[in-house]
Amino acid sequence: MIISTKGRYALRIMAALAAREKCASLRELAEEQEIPYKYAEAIVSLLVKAGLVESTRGKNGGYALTRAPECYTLSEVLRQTETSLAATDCTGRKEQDCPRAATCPSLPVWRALDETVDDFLSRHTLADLMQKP
Amino acid sequence: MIISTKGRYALRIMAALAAREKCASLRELAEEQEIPYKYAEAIVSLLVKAGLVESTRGKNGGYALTRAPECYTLSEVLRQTETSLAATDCTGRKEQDCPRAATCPSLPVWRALDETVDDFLSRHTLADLMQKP
DNA sequence: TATAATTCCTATCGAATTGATAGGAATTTC
DNA sequence: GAAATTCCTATCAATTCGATAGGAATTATA
Repeated sequence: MIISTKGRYALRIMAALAAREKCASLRELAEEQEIPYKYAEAIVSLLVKAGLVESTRGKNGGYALTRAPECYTLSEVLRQTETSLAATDCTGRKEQDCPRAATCPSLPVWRALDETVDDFLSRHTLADLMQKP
Repeated sequence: MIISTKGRYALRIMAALAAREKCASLRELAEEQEIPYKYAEAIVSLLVKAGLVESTRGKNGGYALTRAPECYTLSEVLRQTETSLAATDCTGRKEQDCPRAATCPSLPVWRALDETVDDFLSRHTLADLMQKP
């Protein structure tokens, strides 16, 4: 599996944010999306650190998107939540580790697969995950 | 990660088989490919059960491919080793579990991603993973 | 017929990752 | 000052994955 529950939660939270006008508290969002509140906290914190979402602290605070939904690619959101989007360890976390890399005949194939996936995720945006009217 | 070490081992074993004329013992293959012998056993057993590889028991026994390398798609080999080739749980193991499925705006996107990946894996074969002369 | 080489079968293990939980500090509005 | 909220750190339980172990069944050959 490439895309974890965490990543899909992140996208759902962002899509829910997009559907609102003002900033929304995580309490509401988590409830609406049926995502465990404390888990949602951990996820949103990643998005804030990455600048994908902005936060307002204190009472009446909450979160809001910083751009229009169609300006977030799935790729850039998921890069924040997934340990690796690579299809194999060979092109992901353990990329450096493999002594075969220089001559491995499979490696170019896995790189091509990664590129195929990343193309897909770069061509789709948050807007594609929103409820159509 | 979509493709596990187990899957890549399977492909390497099959590619090594393809590079030989007669049937080869797993002892040799595992050593050549630097794959733990006992793990290789478990993997080859899956391939035999699926009819991708044929085995000869007893002394001088071993394994051999049943087709030419270009006639094995990566997709059909990996289906034997991977729990799921789906990019998300939503379209994989837990496909049945999600009560949102009927109206989920994300689901079609994940299905399209799965199709993109499967297209890729169906267009590439064992021959693409072999050392070019 | 004994032996060696091999495939086949079942069971288990340790490490890593993931999804989730808990408690409380810091901040802001009213 | 109270309430609502974001922020921070630590921990946990289940699952999966890569790997290991022991031995039974089968076959060629000396």
